[in-house]
Amino acid sequence: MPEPTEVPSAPTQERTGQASTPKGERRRQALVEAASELLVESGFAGIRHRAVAERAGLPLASTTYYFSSIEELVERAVEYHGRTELAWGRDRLAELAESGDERLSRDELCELVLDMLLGHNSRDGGLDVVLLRYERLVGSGRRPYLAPLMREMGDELHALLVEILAQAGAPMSSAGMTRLIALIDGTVVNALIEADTDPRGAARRVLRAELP
Amino acid sequence: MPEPTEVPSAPTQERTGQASTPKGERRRQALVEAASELLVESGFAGIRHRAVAERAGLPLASTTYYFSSIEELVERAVEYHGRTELAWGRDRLAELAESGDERLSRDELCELVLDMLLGHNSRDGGLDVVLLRYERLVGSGRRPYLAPLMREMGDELHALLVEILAQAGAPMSSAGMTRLIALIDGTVVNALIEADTDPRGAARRVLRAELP
DNA sequence: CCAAAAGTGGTACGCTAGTACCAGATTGGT
DNA sequence: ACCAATCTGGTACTAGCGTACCACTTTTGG
Repeated sequence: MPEPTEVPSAPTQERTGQASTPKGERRRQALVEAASELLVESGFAGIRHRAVAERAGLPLASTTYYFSSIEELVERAVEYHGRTELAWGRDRLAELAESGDERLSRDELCELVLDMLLGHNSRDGGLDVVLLRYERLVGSGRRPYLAPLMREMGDELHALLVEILAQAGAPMSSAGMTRLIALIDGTVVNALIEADTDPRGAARRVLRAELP
Repeated sequence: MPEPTEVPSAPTQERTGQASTPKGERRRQALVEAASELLVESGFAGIRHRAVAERAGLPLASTTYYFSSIEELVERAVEYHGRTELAWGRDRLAELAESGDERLSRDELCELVLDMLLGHNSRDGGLDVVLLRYERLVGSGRRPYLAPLMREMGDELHALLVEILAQAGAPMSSAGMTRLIALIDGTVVNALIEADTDPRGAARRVLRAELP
């Protein structure tokens, strides 16, 4: 504790909730997006003050100005990325509902489910994308402050998948979905451990055997 | 490259394979065991030169003397820990075979399988032990040099589980075991993400539903 | 219009990491 | 017994981290 009395006007402590100025808000958002990119590219370890600031084209101090700690920045990045992915999934569902009678083929449905669980950029991105995704999942266990967020987004993903399967004419119970998600996740984790170069392929085989 | 010519007698480069003296070998082993403990307690991040040296009661420089890099130390620690666990599992199998006719109850069998997959210190240790175990699994994906080792030990674990189930009178095919392992792993990972306080309990429910 | 609040950015501090260095002690083969 | 190989351990170097500091400029509300 340096000087417990001072702190004249510095908002460094509590009030880092949000910015108060349009430009400030834009900067704050730029930092969140930069952090989110780094999260996808290099995992939690990639979110560092200097890296985020550089990526956003802002000075180092802006990161401590808008976020009281690195944890807060991480949390915002995870939330931003998760909600972006969920929005992508909802778009796919909407497309599905819109196109009406023409059903998805079984293969197309499989790929869609894999997109939702492994990340839709895993179609060509290959290993790294999936690895980082699961690092992120397990890493959340070390960051209890992320738990409510992860739970909420996990539930949304679950519900979205149930809806998609129903829409595609292959309905599945909630319990069945929990089980399917666990099976796919476990398959991917085991593929990653063994340095399998195609975890999505492994997941695909399991998924195909599981869908009716 | 500092001085490409010198290096009079320093074995710092290649020859860190093993020590040549009994005392040296003992020290080297002490370092591996210390690193292994740290791995279990704090994950890969816990294996650091200073921490390992302190745990082993040896000077800092001993870690760089016996291991050419931190990676080599990590690899030895993972191997030591993995083989210790496999040995524990084989002991259980031997006990099972020895006790002959008196079969394991279904519940006992379940717990044994959970011991093998989540670590037998997860019976009471609770969250951390399991979390660290799965951090370690996913973390191996980032360390390609561990891949052969992880694959080998994974295969041994797989085979051991098949043997145990056969011995316990609930035989399972190899493919079935692959699937069961994935299912349990996925269940645990999802429990960890949601900050479930009892991942072993979640795994137990799934396992019970899966065993005949 | 003008104080006060908000935002800006260059810089520095304290810490910990991996690793290098090297003079001295110990040890093993001949 | 001796000399070279091996081992020992204190110390120091560089790099990167999170964070603090503070003079300055811009924006905002009354």
